[in-house]
Amino acid sequence: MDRREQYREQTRQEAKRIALEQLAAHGLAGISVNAIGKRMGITGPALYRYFANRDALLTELISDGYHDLADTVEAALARARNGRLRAAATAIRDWARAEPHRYLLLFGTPVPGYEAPEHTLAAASRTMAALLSAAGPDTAKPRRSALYRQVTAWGERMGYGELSPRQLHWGLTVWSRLHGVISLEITNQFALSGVDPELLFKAEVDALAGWWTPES
Amino acid sequence: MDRREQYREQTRQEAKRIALEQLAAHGLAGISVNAIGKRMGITGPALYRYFANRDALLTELISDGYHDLADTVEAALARARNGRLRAAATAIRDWARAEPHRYLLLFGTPVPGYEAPEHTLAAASRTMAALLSAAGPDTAKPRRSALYRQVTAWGERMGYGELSPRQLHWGLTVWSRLHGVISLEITNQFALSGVDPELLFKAEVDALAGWWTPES
DNA sequence: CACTGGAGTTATAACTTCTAACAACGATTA
DNA sequence: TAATCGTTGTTAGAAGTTATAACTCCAGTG
Repeated sequence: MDRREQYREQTRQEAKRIALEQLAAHGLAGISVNAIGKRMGITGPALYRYFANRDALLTELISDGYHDLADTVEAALARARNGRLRAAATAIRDWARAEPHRYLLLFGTPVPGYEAPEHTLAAASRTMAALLSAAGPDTAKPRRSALYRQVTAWGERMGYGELSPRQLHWGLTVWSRLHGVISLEITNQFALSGVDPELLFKAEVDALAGWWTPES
Repeated sequence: MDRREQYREQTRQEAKRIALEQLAAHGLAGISVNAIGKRMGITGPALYRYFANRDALLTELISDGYHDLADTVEAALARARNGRLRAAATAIRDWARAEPHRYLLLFGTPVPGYEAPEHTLAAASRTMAALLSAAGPDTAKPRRSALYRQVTAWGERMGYGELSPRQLHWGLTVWSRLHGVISLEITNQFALSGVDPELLFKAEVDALAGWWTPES
């Protein structure tokens, strides 16, 4: 990489870093081109040399977030020997708790202009693939249902190996339930109940882990 | 109510109605005082006779949303004879699908300045109480755990009748899982899988209904 | 009829994003 | 070495935002 390109990349990263700080401190509206520039020691319009516009900057923050989350989950799974679901789930929750504004940037209210680019969808799929790798063995014979037909098509399209429909459905359910309990926790919606969100989270993870045993 | 107060209230309602339209069309940033005023045939600053500031208007939209949702769920439960959980859950989902921007205003990324006023918390509790009224009978003898201690304290504080810890935990779980699957649906995050969100939703409701039977 | 208070107006300040025109500086090339 | 060119920064300005202040106007009341 060219020397100038290095400086350029460095400047871009600094802008994004400061943007995330502003996001954490003052919300999405706090990401102001002028404010970021000021904190970098340059004027606002100078930033337009690095980003086409404010939306482009936001879009990069979102893409970075997806990749960061996928990396985190994959790393946690690489470390885990058993209890793979718990490891992945805890990694997601910890990531969300450490930077709730970032989690909400990805999964909260959508940013109006944003359309996910290709490689971002790939990162999202990596996270899902990681979750699916924690699925238990499916011994039951497959039933026929609209849901199972659809998840089968999805699994084939994404190339999710030899997973059964039940395992694929489990993957979507894992994601849905984790998102439910995590997003309510970081938006403080459990505060009204006074219940420790961690206990609710663990109960959900246990329920998901028990998906494979209560073959009754 | 005074005649002038009636007009005043009418104007306030019109402003909020238009604000919701702007929210649906252009997101939170689309709620502009000037834009609302223009659509009402008055200038922007005139609206400050009716709302202290833009945040106050947003706050009212949120409060109205909580009450509207609670009303909807209670009405659905009043109609339902059996399948009370399904009735309540479907009511929430339908409400969210009909006005996703409103659902996200309540449960998506929090609006920076907003702190829920007292009567809003009451409306949130009404929704939870409605859900809890759909709990099945709990015949098992109560175990001891940190979670059960905490939900018991919550139930006593809120006056949720004679519900067991298991039923209270179920209520929080219902809310968490429904929020998970509904919020992912309306933010289109299931689109990548191509799976019909309704099937995932129904599967979650079935699982929650089955909470009381798999006493194995 | 006079008066008072609410509801609207315009003007203005201080922000915002973003474009255009211009200056300066570093690296490459003749 | 000297000229040129591209990149990065600047300031100025347009068009938008929230919000306040000052002013007008009109309806209802005593």
